[in-house]
Amino acid sequence: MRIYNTLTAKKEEFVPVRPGEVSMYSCGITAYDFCHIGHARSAIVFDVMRRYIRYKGYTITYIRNFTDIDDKIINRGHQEGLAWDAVAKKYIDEYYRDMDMLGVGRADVEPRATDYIGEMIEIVQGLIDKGHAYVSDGSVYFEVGSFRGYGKLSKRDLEDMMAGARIEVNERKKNPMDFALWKASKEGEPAWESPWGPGRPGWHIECSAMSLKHLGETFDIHGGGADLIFPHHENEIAQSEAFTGKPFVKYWVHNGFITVDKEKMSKSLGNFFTIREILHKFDAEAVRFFLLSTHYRSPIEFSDEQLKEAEVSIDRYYTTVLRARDFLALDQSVEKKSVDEQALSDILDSFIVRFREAMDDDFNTALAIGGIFELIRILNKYLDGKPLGVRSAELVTRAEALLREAGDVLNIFARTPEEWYKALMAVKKISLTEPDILSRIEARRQARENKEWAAADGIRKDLDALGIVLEDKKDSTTWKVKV
RNA sequence: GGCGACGUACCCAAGUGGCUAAGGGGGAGGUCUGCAAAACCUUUAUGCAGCGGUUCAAAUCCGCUCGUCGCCUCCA
Repeated sequence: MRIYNTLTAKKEEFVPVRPGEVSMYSCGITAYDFCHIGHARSAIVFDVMRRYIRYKGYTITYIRNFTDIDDKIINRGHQEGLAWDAVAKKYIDEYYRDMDMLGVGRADVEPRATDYIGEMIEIVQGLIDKGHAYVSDGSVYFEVGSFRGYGKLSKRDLEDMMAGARIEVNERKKNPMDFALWKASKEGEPAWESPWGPGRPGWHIECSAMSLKHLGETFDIHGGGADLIFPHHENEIAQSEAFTGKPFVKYWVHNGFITVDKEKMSKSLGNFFTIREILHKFDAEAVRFFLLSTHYRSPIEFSDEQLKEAEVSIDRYYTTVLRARDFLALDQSVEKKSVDEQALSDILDSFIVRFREAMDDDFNTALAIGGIFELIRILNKYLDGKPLGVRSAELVTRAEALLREAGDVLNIFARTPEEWYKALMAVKKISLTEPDILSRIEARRQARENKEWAAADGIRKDLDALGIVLEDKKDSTTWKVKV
């Protein structure tokens, strides 16, 4: 397995610190608002990495934190008239609601910053003792110049950064690039006791403290959105390595941004869409599929058209599953070979190998999905040949199992076609109920029996206008939601 | 200003030295069907922003140009 490492700017062979065991940490959210689709991308990307690593046979410990104390949370509390901890609790609950919908699993440990104040104080004190941090006015700052590797992740050097004019002046700091490990609290702000007086932790220190506690001094994978590379992850490296004297992380992975009109989706630009509002228009599986249909490091342009295409793709998948299921329900006592048997048999033999090759190559989900649809096409072609018999049932069963295996890793395609259509009816707000549809199908059946084609076609047209398409089969008519 | 990424068909998107440049969507034509839908077939990039170079061989490596975007400030 090869992983692109931001630290070395190369794809590297993945070798965990401890053989067979993987430790992974990804930066979660600051709980002060509803999550947007960018948060979803990050969460889904790391969810898939975790699933695939597990699928490969490693045991994995996955940590994803919540930042539950921070300026933004405090401010939000003032706006909403809530205590800071009530704000954090509220948005953590909302986070879970969104992530559950998107099929993002819980991490093995989901630590909250405020549960680790003691550990953070210990590290901050250690950094002071080692001469990497200093106290100033009740706050503690990390002295960036004392850590020789500063800038190695984001590929910049201190000199250049200091030349930049966009750094705020703060008399408490020795150097404008120094960052807060511990912030003295102002009157009325949440505060914890510390050797330097009442205060609260800086943002970066929590990840160092929580990963150290749960994963040890050096662990395998640390990830987050690309916007965390600087300063957040750069600062984490400085703190952690200055404190332990050991390498902090082996592989740094960062997901790309979501763009809107080619511009990065961000809070400050206001061009973001919350997960919630998207799920109002599209099924969660379509959202997940959309986010996995592009490689995780590439930017991905968000639009309704893209989501719609994802929906169409998923529909194609479930339509094929339904077709395979209908086929397997047939009486297979007569043997009839499909002309395309060899093609199907061949792709079944190579499918999982190619799926794993794609995923092994820096989690190339886009390529993996391409392989899935290649199999879908060949399976459909095979079924077009109207085969019959034990041998063909075996092939189709195997195809289904392979598709399910790949889908499980990505956590897509896990539903039945019926569940999919039901979900589509809900999200497309189709006013008809299933009995309505079935009674119209029955009316049409009678019309067709009497060769009243105009009446029959009228019923089909009406249903189509309401978002339902009919499919006439040998001796029945089925319906599905139009995508 | 410093650092970096990207530019593949009508759209989305894999591919980073060597078989006919994956896959999806859309368009056109066809098979099937009472008509449809679905599915399948053919077709839609002798070419991968442009120009040079390296090589027996380049979308893939190097250089330049143009364009787009990101980080350098909270940000997934």
